[in-house]
Amino acid sequence: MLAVAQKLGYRPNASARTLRTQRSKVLGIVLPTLENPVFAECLQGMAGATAEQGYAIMPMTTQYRLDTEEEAVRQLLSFGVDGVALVVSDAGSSRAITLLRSETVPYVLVYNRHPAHPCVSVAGDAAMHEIVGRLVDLGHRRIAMVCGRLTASDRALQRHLGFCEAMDQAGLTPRPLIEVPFVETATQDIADVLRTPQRPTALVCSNDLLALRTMRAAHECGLSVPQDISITGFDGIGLARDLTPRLSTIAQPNAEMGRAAVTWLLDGVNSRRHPSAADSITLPHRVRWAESCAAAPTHP
Amino acid sequence: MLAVAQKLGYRPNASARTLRTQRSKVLGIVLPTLENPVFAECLQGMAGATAEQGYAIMPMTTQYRLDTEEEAVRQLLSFGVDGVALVVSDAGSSRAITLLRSETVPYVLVYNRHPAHPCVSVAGDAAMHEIVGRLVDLGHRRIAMVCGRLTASDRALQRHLGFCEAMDQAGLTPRPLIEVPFVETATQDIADVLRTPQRPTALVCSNDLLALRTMRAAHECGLSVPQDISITGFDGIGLARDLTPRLSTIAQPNAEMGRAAVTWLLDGVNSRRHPSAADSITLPHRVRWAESCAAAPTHP
DNA sequence: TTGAAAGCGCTAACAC
DNA sequence: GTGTTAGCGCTTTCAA
Repeated sequence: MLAVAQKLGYRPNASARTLRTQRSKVLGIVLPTLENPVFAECLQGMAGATAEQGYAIMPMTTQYRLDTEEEAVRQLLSFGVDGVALVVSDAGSSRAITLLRSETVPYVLVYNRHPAHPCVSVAGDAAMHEIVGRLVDLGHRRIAMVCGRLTASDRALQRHLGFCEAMDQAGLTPRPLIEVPFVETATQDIADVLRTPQRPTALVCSNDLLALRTMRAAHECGLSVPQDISITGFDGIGLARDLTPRLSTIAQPNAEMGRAAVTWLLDGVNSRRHPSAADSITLPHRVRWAESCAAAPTHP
Repeated sequence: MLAVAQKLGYRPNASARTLRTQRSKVLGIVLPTLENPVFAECLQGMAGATAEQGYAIMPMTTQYRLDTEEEAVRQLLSFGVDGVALVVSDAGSSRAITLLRSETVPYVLVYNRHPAHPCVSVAGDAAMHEIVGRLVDLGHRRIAMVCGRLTASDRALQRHLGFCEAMDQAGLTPRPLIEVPFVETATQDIADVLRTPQRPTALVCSNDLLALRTMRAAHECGLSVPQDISITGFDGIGLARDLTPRLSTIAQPNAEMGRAAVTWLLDGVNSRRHPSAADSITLPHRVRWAESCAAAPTHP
């Protein structure tokens, strides 16, 4: 009989099953953008892990816009997803999360870190300490940080905080933050700083894409990386390894983070015990030290 | 009454509606991987276009594996998607497509080009002619192509064909193809060629990721780009613009291609007239000429 | 204009 | 075991 069904090409109807069981076997995913490989890699990990368990994913992108975050969650809810994994701009104030909680749909945050929510993340501040420490060991004293708009992301904020702490601990004064519009290709703001007489000898960037652009800016100012200036990134996107010079960065296990998030979520769905803040997961990061950093120039 | 429903937080149940209307408002997407930004950018375009129309997407990745392509389609079918946009390895022999046709689910291929299927793509062969032509104009004679495994993708094959034709037309003999394992970080095969006495003065790569790795290989051989060797890519991933040196490449409108594919698909779903091969769309590409290319060295 | 009823295809419960 | 049935929440049709 089973064989007959097979032969006739019978395929159970998912919506009927969903209607009956109240389980859609779909997870909603909310991400800022797929244009940053860090999120694409993460989504790839999620796709792999869910497929293994017969689940599908439904991704929505927000362009870092708060209203879009909420709208995305609303949409996912209306599609009846069994759970949601999200990367939000600011976990503390996210209306998207509020919505999720009010509907008692299980959710997990990824990359965000917040004591009140279940999160899968890395210790961004500790990572910053490590990378700044290395630069200091190499003789760098004038170190500045390059950031996207801080208000756009609690991750950037946390990384900046870690940077300031680390500088403080090393007895150094952090240079003024170089804030770059997130989406644009402009290198002007960075170049301006690099043309000052007491320019930094090292630039710590809040993500790899920004680091790439910073390397570009250095080049346009006639500076060589790493001879004249050291540059570091954050995220560990795959591409960074193939760059010339190879980018020093904090490598996060992006695909793993995605896997961990959906696995946790699925456990929650199956056991009917929603992921809780107390069980938040911190995955190990790795300082991937590479060619974009060297000892501070002796005659700056 | 509507207001009351609103106030009570009423949210129509998607699976009940789907069951009744036989319309899920979900499109399936099949992609090789999200690790290559070209597909991530495309998916981003798809996400945007579908969201605007109240549709959701369900992506599956195949890692370029044929059996996974078929399995992905099978899964999507069982989830009851209204249509499928796919990037397959080889449109001519894809069992995934056969499956789709047998179920009469509307589908559109993206990046693939094949006379028997509805496709959204760019003219890869013509693009190759243009880029080779430019190199020849700059005095390059010894030009070789770097490719992923040809068998893995009809796109690579087509690009290679275009390369050979263009070389032929210029009265030049194509150098032996440099075939690189697609996923690995190895630069050895490329470096080997670059260390031969009559090394190529230009390397044409079948995609941007490979071009990045090729730049790396050149660097490791002590060659400067573009002074000693010119390098071109294909795809136009966003990152290429921020590289140093900026990568010359064939820029495809990746997000646009995604948008066009799902828009076409949705038109098909709504009008009940499936996208047909005869209406295939060729989007314009652009040769993005940049710093990674220069005149052939006079004393090679 | 408003209301009632049938049925989409499945699963779970219960009867045989 | 094997068969029957109710009902998940919606849309559509037909009746009042």
